[in-house]
Amino acid sequence: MSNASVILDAPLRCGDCPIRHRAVCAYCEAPQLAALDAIKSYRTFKAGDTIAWAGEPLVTVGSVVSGVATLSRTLADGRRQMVGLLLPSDFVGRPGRASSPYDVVAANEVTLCQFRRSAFEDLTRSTPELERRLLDMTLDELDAAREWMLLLGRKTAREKIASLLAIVARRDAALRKQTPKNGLRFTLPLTREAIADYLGLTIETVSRQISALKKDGIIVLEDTRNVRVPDFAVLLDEASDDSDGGFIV
Amino acid sequence: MSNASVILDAPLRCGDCPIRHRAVCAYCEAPQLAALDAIKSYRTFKAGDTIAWAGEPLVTVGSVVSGVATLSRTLADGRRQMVGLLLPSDFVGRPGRASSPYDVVAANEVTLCQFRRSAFEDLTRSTPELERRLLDMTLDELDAAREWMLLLGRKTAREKIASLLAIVARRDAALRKQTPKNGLRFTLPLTREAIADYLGLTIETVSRQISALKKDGIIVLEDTRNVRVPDFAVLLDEASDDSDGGFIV
DNA sequence: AAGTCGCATTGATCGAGATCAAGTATTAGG
DNA sequence: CCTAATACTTGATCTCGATCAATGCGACTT
Repeated sequence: MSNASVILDAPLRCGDCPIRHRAVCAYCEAPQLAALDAIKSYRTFKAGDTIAWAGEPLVTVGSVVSGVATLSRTLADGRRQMVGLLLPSDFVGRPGRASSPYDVVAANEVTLCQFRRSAFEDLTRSTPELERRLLDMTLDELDAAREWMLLLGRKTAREKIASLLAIVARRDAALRKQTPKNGLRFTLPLTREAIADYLGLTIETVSRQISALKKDGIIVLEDTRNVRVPDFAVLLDEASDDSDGGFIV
Repeated sequence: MSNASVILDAPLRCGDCPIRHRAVCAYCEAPQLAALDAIKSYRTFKAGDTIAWAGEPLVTVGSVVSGVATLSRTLADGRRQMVGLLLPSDFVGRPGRASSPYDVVAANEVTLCQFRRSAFEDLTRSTPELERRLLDMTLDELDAAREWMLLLGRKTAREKIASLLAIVARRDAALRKQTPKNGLRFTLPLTREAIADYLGLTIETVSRQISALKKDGIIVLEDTRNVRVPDFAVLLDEASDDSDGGFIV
């Protein structure tokens, strides 16, 4: 729970940045990149560090360069729900809002490309490319949040686990440009507790359902964090993911 | 399930529009309003009409002028989850996307102020006011969706019902500029089935929990759709809504 | 007035997932 | 190497909400 962080010794040039084409700066050209470059700084958080506390003032915004962070809300009695996963290129913080409504916690070691909020807001006002990219990213996040509402409201525990595994598998495959076909293998970036908080379950149920999927041969566990999926289509089937949004009457 | 609709006989001038200051056009001035005026048209849907089918091409976008519409997704076996409620001033359709991932259904009689999607997209590209407003509205929707994720994942049936009633009560009070204090009264714009789909419950559980809140004196039912809340603070308490996002360690 | 349709309530029972409670790795630290 | 801590798994039991099944009730139709 400590809040230690370090400033990177060797900051990246935007041109070399791994998230250059997917982050908030994706639509920017050289002149706008230079403006961003002038106000950016890098910061690294260790696994478990809190990047922002719900309700506390938020002076910086920025992009996740590497690592995974979680967004969550907690009720007064301690019940917790994760409401978002921040992956490389995702944006942290809301322009125009002084505080985060969520706890933002590093699940991994996380590196951010940060800006002072006020400076960033000034820049967006004169940079439509930033605003447009932010709009597109926010619309995508909204779709993801609504997809998750379907999962939370209507899916069974087994379907929830299968859905999460499918999402992580797909993203992982996309990162390394494999096709999500036979013999997929990936590492879960989340503890059982984080998975439970994401899926609206308890850790015991998470553990049991993972064991059940293993027993049924849908997944193979190399260890608790490393998963192999012999047949991705079978996993998708377990998730009841009709991602085409179709609906037969 | 019919898709009947009528074009309004007497279209509004934007200056007289009830949602002028909260809709996508809120940040526009006279010249941009004129441009919108040139491509807009009004259309009315009856209660139960489908405004857009999930997966089908979506040629128009627009604002809800009056009435209430629901956004929902359905799994292959019929399980349904509402993922959003569209109220007056809310925007229907996503610029830059050819089809809606959700079913959009009129809960009430709904009047839309519509634009052909292509014409609207052309206009946004030259009108930063539109884009900025759309971004702010989308960020608000994202916050609402995440609030709902907390409800779906972690709240009890009773808390879910109380939360919904509190939200509807608050919005209703805001519309008529009452303070949400003692003696609040409002009309539910949703059937029990729609409430169930919104909260991730069955209609029976919805009915039972509403009856329980009534028996406990938290609400008074004038009829199935009209609710009176003697003490709003008590209702909020039942909802476990610590809307300040605080969290005590 | 009787019948019917859609919507809502209420009761009885069941079951998925929560809760309570051990027990088992794996890793870190002395 | 032993101890402690953390993360995970597994088992027994309970409970909340789902499911199955009637019943109520107002609005239309005939």
